[in-house]
Amino acid sequence: MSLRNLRNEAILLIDKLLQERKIDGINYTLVEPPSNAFGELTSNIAFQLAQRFNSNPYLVAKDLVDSLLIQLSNQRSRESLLNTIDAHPSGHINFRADWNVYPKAIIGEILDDSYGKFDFGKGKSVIIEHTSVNPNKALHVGHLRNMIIGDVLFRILSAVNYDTSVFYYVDDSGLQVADIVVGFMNAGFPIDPPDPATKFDQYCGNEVYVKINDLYIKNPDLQQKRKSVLKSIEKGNSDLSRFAKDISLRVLRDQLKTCWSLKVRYDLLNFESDIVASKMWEKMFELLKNKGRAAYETEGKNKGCWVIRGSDGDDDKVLIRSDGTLTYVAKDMPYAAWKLGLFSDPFLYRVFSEQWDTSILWAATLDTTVGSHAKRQFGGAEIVINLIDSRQSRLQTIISSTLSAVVKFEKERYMHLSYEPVTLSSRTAKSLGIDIGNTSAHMSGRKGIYVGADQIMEILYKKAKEEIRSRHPIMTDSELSGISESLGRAAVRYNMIKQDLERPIVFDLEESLSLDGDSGPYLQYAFARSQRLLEKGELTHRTNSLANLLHEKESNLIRELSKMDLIIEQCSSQLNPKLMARYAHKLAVAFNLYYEKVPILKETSESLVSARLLLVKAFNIVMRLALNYLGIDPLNRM
RNA sequence: GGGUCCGUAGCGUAGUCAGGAUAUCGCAGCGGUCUUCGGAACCGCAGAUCGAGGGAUCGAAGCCCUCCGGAUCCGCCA
Repeated sequence: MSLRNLRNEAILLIDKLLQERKIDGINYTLVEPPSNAFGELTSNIAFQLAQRFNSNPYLVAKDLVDSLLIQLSNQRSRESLLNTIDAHPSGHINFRADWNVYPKAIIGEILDDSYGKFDFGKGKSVIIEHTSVNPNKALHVGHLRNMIIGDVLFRILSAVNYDTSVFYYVDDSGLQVADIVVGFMNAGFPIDPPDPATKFDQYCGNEVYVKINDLYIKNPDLQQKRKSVLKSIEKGNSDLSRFAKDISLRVLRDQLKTCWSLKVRYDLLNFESDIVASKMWEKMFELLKNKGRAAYETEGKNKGCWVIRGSDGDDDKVLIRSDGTLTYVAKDMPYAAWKLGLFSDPFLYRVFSEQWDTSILWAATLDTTVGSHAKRQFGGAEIVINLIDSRQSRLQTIISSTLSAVVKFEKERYMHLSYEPVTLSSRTAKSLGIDIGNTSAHMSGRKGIYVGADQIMEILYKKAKEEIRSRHPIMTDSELSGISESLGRAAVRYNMIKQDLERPIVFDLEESLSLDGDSGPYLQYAFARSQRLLEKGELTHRTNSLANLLHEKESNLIRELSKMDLIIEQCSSQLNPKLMARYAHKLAVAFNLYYEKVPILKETSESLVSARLLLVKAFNIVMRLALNYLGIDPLNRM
């Protein structure tokens, strides 16, 4: 808050001055300067004015600063954090805090019990749908990116007081599931994995799914089976459809184990079969027909299908196939309408499972005979965020624009949060026995080109374990494995979140093993250091010595600490989880520099020791928050 | 062909929306800190015509235009 307060103070002065001079329409910035030597905040307002009045930026800046300083001295209150304002020869106007009171203001508010409660979301409801892996295979590293972005977003939006629900969409009625069913029913795969230690999701994905796709090529009869299986799955209410549902659920349970092991959680599972059976599509279909959006083709390549007409040059999009089954688009539109609360809720909710954080994972169902239904309603959120990779952008646009053409809602409420997918580096692909030359390869479950999420986590845990053992020869096994899992999780989570969503991640096994540098464990290390200091030192709450924190490394750390509330506001309003990762890293760097250069417990002056410990405590509090938002465990030792 | 996105040191990456002060951080490389609160750290060196060209501007990595290179989508798969 303190940086925000300082900023507001400056804005107040500037706006008042502009008002007095009857200048409007100036869109100035007031931001962190490139170097601390320029103070806490800097503004480009002199450039803007110089442009408008065709004069020299520096002269404008000097003139402005003179007036601002007079105002400041007239208005300075006891709470005032602003010390001085100066005009830099370059034309920038720099604002400096009063460092007699600034450290105490910042650290004091962090140490206060009310710190860390943000309200930018103001109870607005938001649905985040992520992961949603087809229930016929285990998760691979590509899915990790989706899941972790989604989870960090959930943590941040919840922290700023959005009313969040996390959805996992289970496509249990698609072709992929039919493939597995054909594998079991018609191609002779045993239902249980030959090796009982194999996870069922991995067995289905690595064995059955990959091999059945080969068999289709050799055996056209199987293709026919596949079609008829899909049809009866979609029709429902048969032994075959129940068998398919059982298989999906069994895979899903194993997928969830992977998600939970990374400390990702969900609120609700939605099954496509239930969405189809809910008759919401029939309602949507009527709307589409009434508004002239759906058309029946009597000739051409889509003969016998219902389609949406493509707009400006795009091809038509099939809604209902010639065999009467629904495509993804057709299934997704009524579902979207339900999420937005545009359709009444056809579902009941049953307890599916308890999760690692003791929260309940619910499942939507149409079955009225199952007990323990939820009182709460899902669906009908003010904002719906669908986390899907960028390759689906076009399709998502078709869905949302068609939907908005037939039912009325504000388009911004339904968004596709897009990110670039994860590919495999050629080196890693080669290590899997796939030669793709010097480029990177897209992962494909069907072709068997992927690195499994469970496998990569195992390798990381093992690597972390070795590291820890070399540092702490004496440690109990349970502590050792607990910490190594925390480290592995931190490494993966940080890696998946730290760069821009619009940049693809080329996954390389070797590189992902690094626990140094700009990494999750680096953040944990800084936190653990602060934790050790607080354990050894004696924390007093004598805040009056805080004004002595004038070492350069101290003021830098204090500056970083003051930014949290502006950062989390930006993260949540822009749906940009990367910013939190960047901030956490900057914070850790500032602390490590402080730790290296300034003696804390070794300091001889008692009042300085307590002031420095308070600063360490403040860092500890802010860093713990940041780590929690990122889903990284704050470790006491590592 | 059309749509979307990306080109920043050997590699990866921040900054681009809201133009302004020495272009961020990491990996790899070289050298150092090691009787010092935990070396998963810290310090130093070296490494970038910000894809190319043009334009508007006092000022461009950022804005506009053209081009080049790459990714991806344009299924009765989801």
